[in-house]
Amino acid sequence: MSSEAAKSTSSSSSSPQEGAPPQGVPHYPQPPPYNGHYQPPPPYPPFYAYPVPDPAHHDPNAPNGAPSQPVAPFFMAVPPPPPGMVYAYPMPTAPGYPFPAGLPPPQPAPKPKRKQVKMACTNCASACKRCDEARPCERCIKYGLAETCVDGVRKERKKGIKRGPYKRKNRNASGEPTNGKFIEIHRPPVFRLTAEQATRQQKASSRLHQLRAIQCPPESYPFPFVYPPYGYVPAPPDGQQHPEGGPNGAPPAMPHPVYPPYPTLYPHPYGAYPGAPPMGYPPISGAPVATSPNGANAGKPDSSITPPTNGSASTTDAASKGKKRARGKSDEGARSAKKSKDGHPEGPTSNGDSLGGEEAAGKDQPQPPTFPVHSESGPAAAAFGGPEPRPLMATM
DNA sequence: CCTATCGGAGTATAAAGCTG
DNA sequence: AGCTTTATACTCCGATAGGT
Repeated sequence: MSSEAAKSTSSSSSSPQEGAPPQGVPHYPQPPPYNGHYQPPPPYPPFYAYPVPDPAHHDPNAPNGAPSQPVAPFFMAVPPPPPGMVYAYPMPTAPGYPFPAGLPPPQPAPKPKRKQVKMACTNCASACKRCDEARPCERCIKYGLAETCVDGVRKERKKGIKRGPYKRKNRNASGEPTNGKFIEIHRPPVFRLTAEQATRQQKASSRLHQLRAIQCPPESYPFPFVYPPYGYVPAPPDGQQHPEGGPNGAPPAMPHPVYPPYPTLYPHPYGAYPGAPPMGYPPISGAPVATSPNGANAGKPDSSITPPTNGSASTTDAASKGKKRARGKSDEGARSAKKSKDGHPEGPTSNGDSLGGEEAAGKDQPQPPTFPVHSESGPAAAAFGGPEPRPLMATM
């Protein structure tokens, strides 16, 4: 029945319309165009972690994780990495850009987690359909089964099942589980601006901030990431330095049209435009000399660095779609017998899946390149005495 | 096109194991 | 004791057969 199907579909795939970047999905910032001379950078390289000026300013109870302070800098909620760790978030490519060699492409935004009722009614359970907490449930009402809409009886869990020794997951100092690699994955909250904040930002012409405020990588993104420090962008090619910012915070000319493929991070004068660096950050003064590999990254198209719109379905989806169903005959007996997973030949799937996923992520990825970086990683990091950043190495 | 059916992925959570 | 890990029990997505 279509209405039912539609309902369940909408409940599960609450994804936004095509085209417009959905909320909470990455929307990558670019420096504003300048006099027609500025070429947008290529996909961002992995970024260094940087110190967190004031994590206390993040109010976890604020709606959508919005900062409780007015226009608190977006990065305030990013936790500092453990010593020796590096956050990195290789950005997705713009159309026409190859993703940096060796790095897997970004994953599509994940589906929202499915929410289950505690107990489905007998009718819904037997139909394998979504139920709700009400009795009679919506579906039973719709199908005229209200009288028979009752909770089923939950089987008691088996006791006394012995298990092998547990495999402890690695944990870092903060107690958060790691994935067994030496790069941590942290996902800062998605900030959405309040109207007031947005207005304030618009007035300040802080486009960069606006964009950053909603950027966030997909949940399933295979890389750890961190937002770049305020004002940091990929470095220009060899021998080309960003000039100091223009007078009164005006953006400087950008002399080079092409960026290297794996540029260093570089304090960019745009970062200080039009206002001062955010709370806690020292002023950005001048640009260190960038080192970079050859500037082979032909300046690719345009400014449209878009969120990852990897159209392909998730692997699990694909797998599930691919499965061929052997239709059973409609038969009540068969129905009740179908779900006995006791005696499942290969053991529970859920467990195997999760372990396999972690393992696979570690072993089967191509080796990403290393990224040239500034040893200081910029004035901001130095000023905060943050952990010495390290280049993203091939251990993902 | 609509509905019923149902395999199996995904989720919730109880129980076992571990650790301070 | 409290936390973590594992595995069971269950929900319900989504593909598809069959009916109208």
